[in-house]
Amino acid sequence: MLDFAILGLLREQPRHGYELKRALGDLGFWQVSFGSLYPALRRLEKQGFIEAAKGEGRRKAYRVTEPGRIRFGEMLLESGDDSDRDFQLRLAFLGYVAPQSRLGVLEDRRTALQDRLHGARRSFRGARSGARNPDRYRMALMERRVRSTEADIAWLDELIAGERSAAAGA
Amino acid sequence: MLDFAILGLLREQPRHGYELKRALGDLGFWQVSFGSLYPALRRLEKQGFIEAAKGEGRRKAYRVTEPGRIRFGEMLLESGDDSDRDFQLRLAFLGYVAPQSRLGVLEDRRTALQDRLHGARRSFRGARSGARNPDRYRMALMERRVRSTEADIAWLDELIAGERSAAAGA
DNA sequence: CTCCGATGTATCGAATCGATATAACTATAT
DNA sequence: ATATAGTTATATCGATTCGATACATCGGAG
Repeated sequence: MLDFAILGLLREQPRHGYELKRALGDLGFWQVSFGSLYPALRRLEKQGFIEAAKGEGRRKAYRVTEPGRIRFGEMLLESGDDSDRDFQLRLAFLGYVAPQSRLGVLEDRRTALQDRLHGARRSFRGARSGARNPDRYRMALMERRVRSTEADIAWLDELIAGERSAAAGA
Repeated sequence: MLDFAILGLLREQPRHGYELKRALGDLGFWQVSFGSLYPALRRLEKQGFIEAAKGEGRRKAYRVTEPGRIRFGEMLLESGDDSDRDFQLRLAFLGYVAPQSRLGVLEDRRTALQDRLHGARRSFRGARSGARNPDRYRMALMERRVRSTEADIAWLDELIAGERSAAAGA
């Protein structure tokens, strides 16, 4: 997934390593480490998906190659798992997905969140009434999970609504 | 942190590997893999913090040793970073923290979340009005971050209020 | 009776993390 | 002028964690 993120960010503009780390961190949900980033850059370079040109000073400016662009396009369409980070990353690059496919991505995510919500509610209720008596803090964790999933679905529904009206308006 | 989680769960009752994975997953925020769990068990056993007794069938029932209990107590007090997962894990075992120290843990977390909220709001507003024009999806991600942090603080505040009244009532 | 999913332990390679090293540049304070 | 400290920048190391996979047993459904 880091490879995907790097290709996506470099697609927008050439960047050097340090700048990539900042850009990725600025997305808000992944503080990637240098120990991941630099090996990933070398990996991608060896595969021919990116290439380095020396920038000013010590900087190494990387840019995507044509095979890299193609690879990015493929990864964009691969069925995503339901990891939060993966979805957010995919969303960050949803602008590169064909407009008619975007709604599907969002709706798949909604289904996954709905499932999660059911599971969270079930364990919350089960803990409340069951034979086991979890302490206050475990209960709070379960409640947090229910609430944050609900909030996430609400946020996603707004995004879906916006997507629908964008599709209708276009 | 996995070591901490294992010691905490084994403190409650002896469990075998598969059961530990389930119990950890049931906490709701960490689906640990066997590739992490079994090496961790061997690590802890070698350090003398846990010991295995053969349970029924193939099962290996692990239980905490006295050094393990002490180690767990130490880890409980170590200053936590601001990782979400670390906090939730700490919260799951907050019942083992001395009652007069619990409020401090929660308030430290609140400070960290408040900082995060400021950062999230700053980048949200900056992106809205700045020279850069991020696409709809990036904006949505930033808004999500703001909202979920707000919701998390609200949830935490309820927990803190409950903690205060518990302290007063006792 | 057989197939299938859950239980259970285990390992492998790869990805990622967190800490650290190094060094130059920049601003601030003394 | 010159320490001091923080940011920029690339890089590597060991340890942790992940995801996939292997293998075997057990219980229930068809």
